[in-house]
Amino acid sequence: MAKIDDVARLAGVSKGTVSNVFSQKRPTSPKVTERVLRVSRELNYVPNHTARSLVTKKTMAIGLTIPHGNFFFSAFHNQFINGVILEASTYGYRVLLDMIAVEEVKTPSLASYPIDGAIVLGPTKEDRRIQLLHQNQIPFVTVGKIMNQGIEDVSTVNNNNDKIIHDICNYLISKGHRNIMFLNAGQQMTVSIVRTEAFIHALEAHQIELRPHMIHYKPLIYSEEYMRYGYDETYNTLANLEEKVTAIISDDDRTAFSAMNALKDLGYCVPEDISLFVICGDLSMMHQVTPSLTGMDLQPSELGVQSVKLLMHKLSVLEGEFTNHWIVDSKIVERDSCSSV
Amino acid sequence: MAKIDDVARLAGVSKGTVSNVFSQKRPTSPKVTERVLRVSRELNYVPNHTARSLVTKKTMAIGLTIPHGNFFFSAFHNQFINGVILEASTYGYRVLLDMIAVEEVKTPSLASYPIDGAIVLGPTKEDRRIQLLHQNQIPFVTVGKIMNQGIEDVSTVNNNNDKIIHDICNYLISKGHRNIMFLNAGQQMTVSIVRTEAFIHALEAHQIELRPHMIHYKPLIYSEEYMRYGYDETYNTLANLEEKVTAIISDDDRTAFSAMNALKDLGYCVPEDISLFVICGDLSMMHQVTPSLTGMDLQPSELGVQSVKLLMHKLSVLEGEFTNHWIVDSKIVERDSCSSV
DNA sequence: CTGAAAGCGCTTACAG
DNA sequence: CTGAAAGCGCTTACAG
Repeated sequence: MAKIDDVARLAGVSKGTVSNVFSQKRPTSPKVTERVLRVSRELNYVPNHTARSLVTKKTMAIGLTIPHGNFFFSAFHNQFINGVILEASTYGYRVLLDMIAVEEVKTPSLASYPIDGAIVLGPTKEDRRIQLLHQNQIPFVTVGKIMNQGIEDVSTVNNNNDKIIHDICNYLISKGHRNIMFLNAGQQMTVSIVRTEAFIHALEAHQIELRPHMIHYKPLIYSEEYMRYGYDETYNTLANLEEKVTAIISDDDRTAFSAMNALKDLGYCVPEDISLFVICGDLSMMHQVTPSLTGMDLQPSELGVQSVKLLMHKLSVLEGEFTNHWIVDSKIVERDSCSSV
Repeated sequence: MAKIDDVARLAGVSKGTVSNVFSQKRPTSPKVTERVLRVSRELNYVPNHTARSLVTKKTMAIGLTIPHGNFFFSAFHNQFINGVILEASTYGYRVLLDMIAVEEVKTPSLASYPIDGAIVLGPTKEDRRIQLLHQNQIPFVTVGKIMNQGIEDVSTVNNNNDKIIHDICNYLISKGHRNIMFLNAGQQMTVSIVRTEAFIHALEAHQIELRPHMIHYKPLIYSEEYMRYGYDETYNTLANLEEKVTAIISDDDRTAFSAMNALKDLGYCVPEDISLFVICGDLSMMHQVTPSLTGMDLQPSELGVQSVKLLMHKLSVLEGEFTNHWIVDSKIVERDSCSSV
């Protein structure tokens, strides 16, 4: 590979000038620019990214840290990542996919992360990734609330999960449902904790007693059990319960499908016998299935975009005012899976 | 951030020695090792990845190039990426998500890609990404066959798409189907071209005439139209056709759902009136829906793993023999969506 | 097993 | 607008 010296020599200019032609940080005369560019093309020269990084102290990459061991992309993640990549490329940034274990203590990494900042997906209570990032002084934003981290003023982008659960519960309760089963996300995730609290409050507000069968949590690790979560929890609790559950709130579309399968085996029809509400799923796919599924539009792509924007502010790539906590709007999308009792 | 000089000075050793205790490329005495490690911990020192890269000429990252503009992860991609990340981390490699436009000519990138090698997903005919990679002398492997590139001896990992289509056709034809509609992937993708050829051969082998309504291609760009592909093609062709299509082969699960929705609107039941076969979908989800969907197990995660292994061979991080063309096995998973006519 | 020194390929004050 | 030189923070022959 040709290097800057080769180009400089052949174009009869200094390295600094070649550098300027490519970085455009200082003006270069048209003649020189043209000559440098021509020589570069002949030599197939492109500035070495690593050498540049070493002096600018910027890698032009952001890390997307995904929970290790629980790595499974849902439609939500897809769209989120889509937003992240598109927005990041706007600023010339690339995206490094990173799995850092949420809990287990491994040997410290043998070198620094070659990233300028990070986006943390699905934070958990006492999330180790956040400690690591903080300790290595890497600017980051979390997608979701953080808890028990002992770190001040963490930047977050999030949906209003409290409001989301209230909206869903009010929606279902207004349809006459009082025995609602909630298939929540993983217990250690902060989003689950927020949702559970909101769920309990919503029930209280309508004088509905909270019962043990009402709240369930997704297994932590991606596994056979994880895939069967919706089926198993639905089948086991409905089959062994005296009273009749009339509505299910499902964390995602996969869980919903899985739950529907259990309902079928139990002889229940959706929405005639039981209503089903999906919090975070692929709206397009939910529209296509029968019955089409009522759910929440969380705007995952927008979450991705805003995460990048906020991170860019922290990296001073983006100038101007910004808020450390950005909320992305959400709204109910009514389809055919919820009915009145 | 502490640098190697700080550690060297405080530990009373040379920079080279500090370097050795971290890289472990040359032995260091226990006492020195311990002292260096202790000082490093005190100073919170970690070797600078970029500086190391500059001299070793390795970024320890591989690029995963995803078609730009058509970026939409399916379950297949999810599992593929999962395999890639897991396997790459085995060798200390990270994964950089990269979108390079397949066709449009953009201004050349302002710096080299900070990757040691690349994996190209979903190659198209005359794929620009492959030209770019080749031109920049970045080792790469494609997942899928390449065509019209004028490049010798490209490494590929792939399913045997020819065999897959033959297996599917034989399966359906053995059940008495003779009017089969094929909802293929995007027309410019090499996989689609291979599939179409195999489809035509399979029909010929059974003296079935190929008709215009039989083969359809997914829109190139992720769009509203893209999401409606399965519905629109199914609805429009079945509604306007005299003869009766009795089986549909669908590229992926999303398309299948979408097609089923059209079938419902047309008053057809699966599999009573029409059979449905999914080539590449989320087997677990396909198992959960009603009717459960018959399809192919393409082992996407294994494709990811093998792509990385092959790339590692090309980068000489993996020693020993290897073949430039690796085929991952596939097999039919029978469920409830195909019946005999 | 350890050290001194050169060098990886750029960018960036500084000077003109 | 351009150049000469120092320096980014490591690794790696070379020498001992």
